[in-house]
Amino acid sequence: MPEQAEVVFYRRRWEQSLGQMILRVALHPAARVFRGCPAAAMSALLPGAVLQTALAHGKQMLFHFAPAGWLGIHLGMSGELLAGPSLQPDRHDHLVLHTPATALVFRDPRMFGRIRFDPGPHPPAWWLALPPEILSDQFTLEAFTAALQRRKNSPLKAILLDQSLCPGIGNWMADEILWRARLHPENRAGHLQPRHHRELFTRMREVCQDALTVIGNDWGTPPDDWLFNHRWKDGGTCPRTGKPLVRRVVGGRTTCFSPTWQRTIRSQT
DNA sequence: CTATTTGTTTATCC
DNA sequence: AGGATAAACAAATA
Repeated sequence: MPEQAEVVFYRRRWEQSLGQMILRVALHPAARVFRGCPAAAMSALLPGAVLQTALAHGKQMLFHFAPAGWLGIHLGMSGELLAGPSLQPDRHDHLVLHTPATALVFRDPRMFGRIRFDPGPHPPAWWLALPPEILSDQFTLEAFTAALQRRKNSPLKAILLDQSLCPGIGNWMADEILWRARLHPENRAGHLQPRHHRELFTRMREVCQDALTVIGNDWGTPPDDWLFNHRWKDGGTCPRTGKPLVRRVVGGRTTCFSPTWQRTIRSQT
C-alpha cells in the first residue's frame, strides 16, 4: 500500500509516543521481514530505551531509540504501523514495542517489508545515503533531466518508480503524475523535450504535495478530479475526457492511463 | 483454481 | 560499467 504520503501517515502514528520508554519487545525473529537484521541484539537493547525521533524519507522510516540505536522500517507492499493501548493482536504482527501506555506494532501479511536495526548513537550509513526527496531543494530540474537523458530508453513509468531517483513514488503516484502531465507512460525518456522535462518535474512535486495534504495527516479520500479514484475501477473513465481508461503493464507494473489525453512524444532531433 | 495486488532485489542479457 | 527487463519473493482477495 504505502507510498510517500502513506508512509508519513504511519510515521505519525508512532511519533505520538515520542519520549516514551520501551518496556518489552515481542517479535517473530524468523519472519522474512527481519532478513539481514540483528533481531536478537535489537530485542536485547531496546528495553529501557526512549523513542527520540521519528523520521520518514521516501518510503523509508527511521526511529531513534536512545541509547539503544536506530530502527529502520520499510513497509513493502502490505505493511502498516499501528499504535494503541489495546490493539487486537494479529498473526502478521512481526514486531511489537510495548511502552507503558501504548503498543507500537509493525504488521505486514505479505512480508515484502523490511526491518533494520543499527545500534549506536549515529544514524546508519544507509539512511544518510538516501537520494534527495522530491519536495526538497536538493531535487533539481537539472539533475532530473540528466537522469532522463541517461536512461533514454526507459519508459517514463519505469523512471518514476525508480527509488534511487524518485524516492517515495509508487504505482498510483506515478500514474497520477503522468496523467496530470499528459504524458503517455510508455514514452521513452530520451524522446522528451525541455518543456516536457519541466512539466514532468512540476507535476511530480505537485502530486507529492497534494498527496501529503490529503493523506499525510488523516488519510482522507482524494477528490474525484484526480485519476486516483478511477484507475482501478473496471469501466473507469478519465475525469478529463470522459473516455475509458486503459490498463496495461508498463515498466513491470500494471499501469492506468487515458489514451487520447496522454500523448506519445515523437522525437524531433 | 486462476489472476490480481500502492514493492524491492536479483539474475540475465545487452 | 551501466542500462533494460523479467522473475522471484508471500499471502490475501476476488
